[in-house]
Amino acid sequence: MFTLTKTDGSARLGLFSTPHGAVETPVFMNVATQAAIKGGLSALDLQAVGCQIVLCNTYHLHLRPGEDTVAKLGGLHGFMGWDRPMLTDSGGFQVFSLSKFRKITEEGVAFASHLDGRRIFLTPEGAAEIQLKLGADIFMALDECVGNPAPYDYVKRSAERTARWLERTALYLGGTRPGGPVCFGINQGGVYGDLRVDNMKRIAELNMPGYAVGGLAVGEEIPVMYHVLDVVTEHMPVDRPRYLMWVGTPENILEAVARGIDFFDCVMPARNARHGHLYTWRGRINLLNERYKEDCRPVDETCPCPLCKTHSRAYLRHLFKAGEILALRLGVLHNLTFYNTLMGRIRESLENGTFQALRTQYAGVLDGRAAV
RNA sequence: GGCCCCGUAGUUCAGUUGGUUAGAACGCUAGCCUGUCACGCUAGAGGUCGACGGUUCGAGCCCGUUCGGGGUCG
Repeated sequence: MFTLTKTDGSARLGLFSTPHGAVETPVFMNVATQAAIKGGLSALDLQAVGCQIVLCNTYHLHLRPGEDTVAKLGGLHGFMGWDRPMLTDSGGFQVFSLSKFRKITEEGVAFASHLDGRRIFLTPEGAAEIQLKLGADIFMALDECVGNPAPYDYVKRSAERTARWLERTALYLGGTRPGGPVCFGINQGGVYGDLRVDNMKRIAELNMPGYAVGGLAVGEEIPVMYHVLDVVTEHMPVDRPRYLMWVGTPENILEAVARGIDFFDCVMPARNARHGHLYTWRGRINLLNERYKEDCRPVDETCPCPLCKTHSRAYLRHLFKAGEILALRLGVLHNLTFYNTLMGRIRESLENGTFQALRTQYAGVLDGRAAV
């Protein structure tokens, strides 16, 4: 299922097979929360931006249109017209971030829909069942994501409960069927190294097909996040893919790859694009800035996306200022192309043994502001 | 020509019985965004309140003159 083809220090080059084809890792999963890429991209556009795998959100799709409807319409693949790999997250985070009312018990979590207040009770078994109906290739176990900072005692109890939830999920699934969808477990433990390690050791025994590191990029300082990764990856099974949830910036990704992470997802490239921030190989630019008003250059000279091939910074800025929806679409096409290209360059460098050089070359560059 | 209304930030407007550094929205200029986001978040710049004169301790608010816009009656 997961084949490690090469390593460079802790960094890994691999191939992960799913029912809808293989994914070359390290990989960035393009986020389609409600079975659509925000900014006006359809599944047809995803191939153009170099997307290998799409991520959809269980919480949102459970509330609307509902997993039974999606299942009738061919699962998420048939529904949204995407025939390549697909991951769904369990929606645990949304339960905690979106719902006004929620109550966590050992059994599961009760919460009120942010759409209409409808009361819903989600259990680990139920979350798995919903995702199986949605038809994902990879789905995530229900977990509790605790924002940072959080007290040690609470994080400890929460992480232990999340581990018990994963044990129930594994029991419910009763083992993995060859060629079928797989479930990843999620490591929690906040910023506390000992909790992370205890939790990782415990869930590693469940022999899940993959493991995610959750509960990072939720308020802690970036060096703290890197430290947690250093500590926890030591105890992650070498032969299973590792997924760092919700991360991150281009430099976060380079640093996490260096620490042995294989899967990423983040709303940042699309959200930044919608807000006028575009990535270039020299750093970010804010197209809304007046300095770009008459800038006839492409956003990035080397970028193969439709925006850079055809239009100027000045034109895109105009589209943003004028409130044209095309601005969002072109911006998102660019930023996702940038992210997927970045992952391709990372894989290429791992293949060639030049990853550390790539990492050094872009340290302090990609997350910063471009000089022009 | 008589009478009436209006003239406050780039724009549309609010400014209570005249009382501390004249407000809002949008726009503008910047910053932010790590599974609630195009229709978000934060901050900033911007006004000699049409002009001149007067009353008053104090005027965007009251009075006079004047300029500009509009209405109405001759």
